[in-house]
Amino acid sequence: MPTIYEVAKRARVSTATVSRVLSQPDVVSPSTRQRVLAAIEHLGYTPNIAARNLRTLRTGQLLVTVPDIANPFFALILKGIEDAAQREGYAVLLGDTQHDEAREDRYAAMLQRKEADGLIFLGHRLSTIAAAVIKSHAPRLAPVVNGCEFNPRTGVPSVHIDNARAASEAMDLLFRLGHRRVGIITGPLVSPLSRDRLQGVMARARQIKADRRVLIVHGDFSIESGAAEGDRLLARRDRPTGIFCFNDEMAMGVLQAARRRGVKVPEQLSVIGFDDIRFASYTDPPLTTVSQPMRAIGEGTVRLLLDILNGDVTRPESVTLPHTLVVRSSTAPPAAK
Amino acid sequence: MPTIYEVAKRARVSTATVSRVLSQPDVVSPSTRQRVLAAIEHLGYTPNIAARNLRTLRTGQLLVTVPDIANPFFALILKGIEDAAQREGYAVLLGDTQHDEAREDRYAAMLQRKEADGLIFLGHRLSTIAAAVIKSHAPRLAPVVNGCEFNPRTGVPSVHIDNARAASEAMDLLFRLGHRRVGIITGPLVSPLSRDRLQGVMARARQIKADRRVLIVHGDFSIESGAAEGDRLLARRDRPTGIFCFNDEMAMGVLQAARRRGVKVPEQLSVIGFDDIRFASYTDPPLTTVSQPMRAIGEGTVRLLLDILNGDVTRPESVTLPHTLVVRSSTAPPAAK
DNA sequence: GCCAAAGATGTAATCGGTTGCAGAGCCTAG
DNA sequence: CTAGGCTCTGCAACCGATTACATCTTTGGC
Repeated sequence: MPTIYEVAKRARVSTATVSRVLSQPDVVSPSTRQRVLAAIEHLGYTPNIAARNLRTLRTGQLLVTVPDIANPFFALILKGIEDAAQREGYAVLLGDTQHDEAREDRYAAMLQRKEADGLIFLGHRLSTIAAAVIKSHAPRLAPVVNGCEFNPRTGVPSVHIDNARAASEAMDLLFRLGHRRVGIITGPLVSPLSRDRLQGVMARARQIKADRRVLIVHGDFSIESGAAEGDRLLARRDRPTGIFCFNDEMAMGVLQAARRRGVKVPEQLSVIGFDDIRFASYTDPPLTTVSQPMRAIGEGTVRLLLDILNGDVTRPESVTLPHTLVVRSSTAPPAAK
Repeated sequence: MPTIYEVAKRARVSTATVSRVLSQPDVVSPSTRQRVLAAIEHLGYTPNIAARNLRTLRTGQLLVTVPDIANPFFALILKGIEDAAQREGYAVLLGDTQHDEAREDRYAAMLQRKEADGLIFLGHRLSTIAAAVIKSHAPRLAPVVNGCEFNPRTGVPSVHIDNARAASEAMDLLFRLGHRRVGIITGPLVSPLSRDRLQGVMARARQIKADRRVLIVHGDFSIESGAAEGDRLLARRDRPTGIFCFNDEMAMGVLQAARRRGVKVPEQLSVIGFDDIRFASYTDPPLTTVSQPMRAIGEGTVRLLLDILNGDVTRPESVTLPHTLVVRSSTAPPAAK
């Protein structure tokens, strides 16, 4: 592969000039610039990234850690991230943390070692090492942003929706349809996202003094946990007439549990999910759910991160994107008594 | 961040020795080694990757391009890749090509520029630039491997299942159940994978002289195309009693089409998918499908790639992994006439 | 016509490792 | 006692860019 020296030689200039043609073309006279460009073209020269990285302390890479790529929700956010990053000239280093703290740390250490220019982490946990990186940057803002889970305490910039409001809108739909006994299947409460949603749920329930009739159980966002918790809710004597799940996969589990028990959806049971993953519109019946702008969230995290890298943002900033309640066929008024 | 010079100074040795302690500890005497390690420990030294890359021409990164990360099938393979890569000390550079040739090329160019040590590409298309890289390595083997799509013509090492046999087993199930009018929804025939499966289908059909009764239509692996093509098949006078789709998502589309037409699955229509994505067991009814070892395919591509990088493999090698036909509830004997 | 400022280019240090080669010290065999 | 070989370590070149600073050339104002 040709180096900058060969280009310089061929264009009869110094390497400095070649470098400038590439990074700040306007300071080089048009005629020299032409000569250099011709040489570059002729030799098929492309700068050696490792050399540039060494010198500039930049890598052109963004590190993205995801709890589980196989989760369609994260996959779509990741897609948004990849798309935006590539558009901005950055490459994406992917880390699937498998919800494992050691892995989160291992990846965060890459940021620490400057193997990437910034870190986008999805999921609620800020790894120890990432926290250390942030601390070491203080009072300047570290190039670390979060997707989906806004946690004011950590002071990490984040892109997300208004989870409390979205959840309260979902409850609103159930209440308006006439449901009073409503089951909630949350995610793990360690995540601020679940807590926000739960808070939205309870706030709305209190408004109509139905908060005592809300049955709360906890899942882990998996189809299986949705099926298990759904089944337990349906086994109760005071079986709820509506169940709101904090993600679509658990809602799919509930649909399965209902099917097994012969409970008809939506006639005997309304089900609402969250996220609006692609499969949500292909369940039987198609799922009513809160639609999150996954791609936009991904793109937003990239933009936010780049703004931080450029010094355009200096205080932890939190971006809230709009959600929508998508009403399909898994919700209906409760059966008459 | 401490450099190797500071470590050397503190341990009172040269940088060469420090470097050796890290890369070939056994050539350094135990006492010096101890001193150096202590210094490293004390300073919290970690080698600067960019500097190492520049000198060694290695990056410790594997480039992985995927047609669409949001596709659960690819997501799982990617997960296997990420897992294996991380275990072997490599980082994963992710490229979502969105089925777009320009993007495939853009990523392959990163390999060309040595920004990654190797390329794993999923999907059937070998980008122009990747082909150029392979050519430039000839007669030595280029560090490029494919997942899923084996194409003997390109001479690219690959990890995949026996698609023809898997498809013929799916057909076998339908035939044994008594189906004779069978619909096939293939993927795009540009992909060897689809062609192999189709060949397996036809081979098995010919065995019982039913090949004239096999209805072949072409989808694009999306749920929507499955729904559309499924609907067209179901609209025929000689409606098939079984439909075999070349992936699970199209099968989900067929299930939806059947539901809309009031065709009961499996009583009036048997449906078989392919891949066994996680959602396949949560459809209504749960889908009979060909299970591919996605994670193992991902891990296999990494192992194969690393073997090539280590020079352990010198000829294009193709690894075939085992599949299984998973029989769930979407298949049954055809209704009596 | 002269001088200062602006513009264009070159020089060379630098980023932080890796590694071929050579030298020093010690052991062993003849 | 010495030569040859082995083990351990250091020297210094090198990977390929970027960039502060110096130098040289124009340009323009008066």
